[in-house]
Amino acid sequence: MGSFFKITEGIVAVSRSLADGRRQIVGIHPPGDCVGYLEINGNYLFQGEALTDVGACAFDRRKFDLFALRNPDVAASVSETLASRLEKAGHQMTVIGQFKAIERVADFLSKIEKLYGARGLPTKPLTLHIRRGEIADHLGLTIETVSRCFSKLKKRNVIALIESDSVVLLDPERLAEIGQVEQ
Amino acid sequence: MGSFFKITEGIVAVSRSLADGRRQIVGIHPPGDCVGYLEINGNYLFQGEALTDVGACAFDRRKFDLFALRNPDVAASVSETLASRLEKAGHQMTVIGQFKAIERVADFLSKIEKLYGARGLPTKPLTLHIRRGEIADHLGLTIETVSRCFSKLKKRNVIALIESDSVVLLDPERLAEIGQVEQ
DNA sequence: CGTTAGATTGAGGGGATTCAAAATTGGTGG
DNA sequence: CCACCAATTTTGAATCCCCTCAATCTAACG
Repeated sequence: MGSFFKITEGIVAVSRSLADGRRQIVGIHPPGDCVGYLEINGNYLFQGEALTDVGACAFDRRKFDLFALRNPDVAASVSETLASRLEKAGHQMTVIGQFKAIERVADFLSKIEKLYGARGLPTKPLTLHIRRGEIADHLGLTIETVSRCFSKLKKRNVIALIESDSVVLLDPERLAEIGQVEQ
Repeated sequence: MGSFFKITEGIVAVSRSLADGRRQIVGIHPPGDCVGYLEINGNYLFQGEALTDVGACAFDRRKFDLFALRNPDVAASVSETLASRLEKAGHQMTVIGQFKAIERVADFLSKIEKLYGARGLPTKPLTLHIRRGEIADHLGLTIETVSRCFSKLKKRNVIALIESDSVVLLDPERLAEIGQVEQ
């Protein structure tokens, strides 16, 4: 408590769970991202789960905030990061609220490739580091529906499955089209 | 362009539209909130729509950012606001991704009452200032489904409809229960 | 009083879920 | 290397919830 973390290794899912077990994964974070920043007097507002082995650098929140007060450029950078997260959140809301199942899965794959690619993680093949159940909870679907969508995309030769966790995007443009991702 | 706005009067919906007409309303903002803050070199990332007549105070983004660089407390306040928005976005994502239709509508009504109440807008009765279609686009449902949920809640004596735009929350606790809202 | 926009209600269909079973994968030890 | 087991994924069938299409109703306005 009282700390936030910059991920140095591995993938982290940030989520929110309901009393009855349903959960929503609101963010997936590769190395470079910070998590655990949102808290109210020591209570984190979301859960974090390590999807792989994770290495992270802990920062004391209070000290960091004091530091930011004296370093305007740091404060500006925090705002920028938060703003960028907020934009992504708005997009994800649109995906969950308006997209059909296959559109959501296509969007997810496109975005994961972009995300991992930007951090230098391998994308050919693309190792997801996230299981069907977690993809489902991220997209507001069920495991079975996600699996069926993978099968459909495979049958259409848009993707190929190496292992269940490892995908090759055979036709990224088609995928982006299905996922309505603007380039 | 180049400005953001603090709402002084009326209600604003912030949304994102797809090529085929589908849209997601990602935020509803009463007086006191700022909108139009998220932009990238002059292009707003979301649309804003006035749901009522709106009065607002425009701030030049560049000047404001410079001002914030010299006033750490202002910068901190911006971060706080963004963080709070991000939290709300995470909640809304959970609502859209995991809740059933009636749970979404109940959650919406609970939240709107809280939101308007906090800004001194009348809540007895509660004037929504937002039509069925907009509620639908906010919750990832259709007009008809939203209307049916209103009817169900009315039949269960949880709410009463004065006009289509004006509601009385007869049993707020029950409503919060259905909407799974934590107090 | 007719018109129009928005809301409600009904009937039918479809996409995602649920429940269940089979197949695949991954890990462990012989 | 393979057999065996648990965990995960895939696939199938049936159900359900929400959507779509359509008609009706209501309220506001000229």
